Amino acid sequence: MISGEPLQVEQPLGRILSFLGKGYLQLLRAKLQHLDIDRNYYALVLIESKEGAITQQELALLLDTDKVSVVRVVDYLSEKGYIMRVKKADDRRKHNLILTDKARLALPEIKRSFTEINLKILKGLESSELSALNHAIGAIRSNINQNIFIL
Amino acid sequence: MISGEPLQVEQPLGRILSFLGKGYLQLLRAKLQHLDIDRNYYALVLIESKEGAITQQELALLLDTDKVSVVRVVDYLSEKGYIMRVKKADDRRKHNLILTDKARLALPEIKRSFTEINLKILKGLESSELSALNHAIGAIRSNINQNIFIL
DNA sequence: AAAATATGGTTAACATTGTAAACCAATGCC
DNA sequence: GGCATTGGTTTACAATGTTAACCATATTTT
Repeated sequence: MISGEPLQVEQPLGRILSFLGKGYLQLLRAKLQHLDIDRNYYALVLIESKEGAITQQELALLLDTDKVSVVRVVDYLSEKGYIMRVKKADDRRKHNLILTDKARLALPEIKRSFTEINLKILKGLESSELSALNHAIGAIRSNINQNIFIL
Repeated sequence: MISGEPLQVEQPLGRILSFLGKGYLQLLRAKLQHLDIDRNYYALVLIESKEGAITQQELALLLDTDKVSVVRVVDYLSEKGYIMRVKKADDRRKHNLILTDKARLALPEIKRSFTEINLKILKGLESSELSALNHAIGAIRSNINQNIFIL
């Protein structure tokens, strides 16, 4: 839950970020609650962006996760009728993930929701602040990656 | 895992934020891995900041969570010998959470780690960008809260 | 070509986390 | 005393991350 409590000064930055991320997801789910899926929206967008020419491994890479988690995502989305697994002819170990009509119908709204919520939660920020935020996010990303590599 | 993959353009902001939050936590755990706890550091800091005069409900409020989750946190930290539950004299339903010596010994390093990692992941950002980031975080927080209230 | 190895995907197991419901003990209210 | 409320606990279930073992298919080695 997102409460009204002011954040403490010494709050570790990681908590704040996760917290915001969670709030975002809540908004997204609320906006898309009439769909019969309540997660993995982004996976659909990624599949669409590759036009059915994506395997589960590739999806794992794009989602920054591993193949086991992707199995769950793909199971979920295909149970719900949004995608189908199709064995590839050239390598029958691989599965191409292809979108159903149901998914194609829902996707425009899903993508629109991303944009809308982005706008909504960034409301009131000036463009200079937006670009600073963008830059900060990139810097934090690269700092984290660097430090994690070091172990 | 934090990979080197560049983020997609249309990546929903929520994913990015959660992602950064996760990376932060990884760094924190790595830095504090010699402790025999690998989570709930922030709860300790909060308890310290209230000097043992905090009940589980109050802690739940500060952690933005519910009392069930707090039971788990408190169970964990007391199993590991960092805190103790003490029934309050004035209301024997309430438990005061008090820090053990072990916790007091570890806390300076924990707090130092928060600061160090904050610095580390914000490295390279100018002070104007930092304040923009701060402002942006506040704005996003309030935008999210507002929109979640609306439902 | 047979054997060994690697890869894509699946399954199973386990820990953590969030959430809801039912419950107990202590308190406050009438 | 009877009743409702509050602080905390327990149980249960779903979602998520992680690891290891496994199967089928491909690739490499000899």
